Amino acid sequence: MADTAVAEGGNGMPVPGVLDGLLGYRLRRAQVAVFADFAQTMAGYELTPGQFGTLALIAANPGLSQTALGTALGIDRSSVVPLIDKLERRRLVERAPHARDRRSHALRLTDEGAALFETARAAVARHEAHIFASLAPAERETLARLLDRVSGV
Amino acid sequence: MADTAVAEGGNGMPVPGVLDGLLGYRLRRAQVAVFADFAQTMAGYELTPGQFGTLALIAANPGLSQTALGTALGIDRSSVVPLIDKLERRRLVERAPHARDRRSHALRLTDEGAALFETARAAVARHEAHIFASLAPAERETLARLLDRVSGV
DNA sequence: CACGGTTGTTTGTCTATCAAACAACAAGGT
DNA sequence: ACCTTGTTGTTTGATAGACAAACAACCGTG
Repeated sequence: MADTAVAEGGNGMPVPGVLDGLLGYRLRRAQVAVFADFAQTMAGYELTPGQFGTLALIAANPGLSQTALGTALGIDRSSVVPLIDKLERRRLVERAPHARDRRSHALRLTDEGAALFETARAAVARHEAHIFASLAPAERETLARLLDRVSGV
Repeated sequence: MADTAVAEGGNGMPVPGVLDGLLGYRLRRAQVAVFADFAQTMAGYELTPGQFGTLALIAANPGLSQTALGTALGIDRSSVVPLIDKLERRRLVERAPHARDRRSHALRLTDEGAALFETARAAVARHEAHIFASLAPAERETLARLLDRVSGV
């Protein structure tokens, strides 16, 4: 009588239940899968996903402040401090003095940081191609548009 | 010359840069938006998203073990202990003795736990309808299918 | 210049996670 | 029966990431 469909001991893989009917759950599952692969790709460059995002944001907005960075990343500005500390210790980012505001720091990539970001960016491109390989170009476009509408963009 | 496109101080909203070209980034952004709304909905029932997922999993698989639950949730089995502790303290879940294995616990919802899960489940349904309101039924179906293919399901 | 608001920072706290070790128990082989 | 190996739940310690509150230095406005 080991056939009551599912669960009774701890053997047969559990059934997701109500969860699989939720679009939000499937969204999360996909995001977790992509994120795990992304994190592994970044690990090859000694970068966390958050650190890569930080480099990308600074690269696109040289001279931005720590507060602006925190806002863009969706984290508190007090959390930005140890984040930049680590990158600065590795000579990837520098806290340059701001021209007309002696309180804030103008964040910039060092040459070394820009170089690492460039190679990491190329690796991310390969990662994207790999993880979304099962989707045709038109499907990726459809997915992107639907996701943006969910985000309220 | 305050027109070099963007960023130079800390004012004008930073541009996402390389990130917005990444499908994985847009996936993450959508997931964060949905998750935040979901968490807020659950807060009304004194439940975290993880606790709701736990209740859903136990409801669909009564009698499953803590190890099986942890595997299904994607967390270590040592992390399951404090999770169940809290729910058991609130009389929502019980650690029943397993029939033929005195090591493992058979997790079950109490009547109170089943009742709370049912009302929370209804709230989640309303949450889903609200957060995906901008998508037509056919679009939701398309999104779900694309997400599942990304997950490798 | 005085005042309120902002910036980076420090400190403390909280939550969530894993890893390693452990006793109790299960299962199989001999 | 015994021994070995693996599993289950648990405890403990460590780590990472985040927030909140407070602080000195500084900006901008009145």
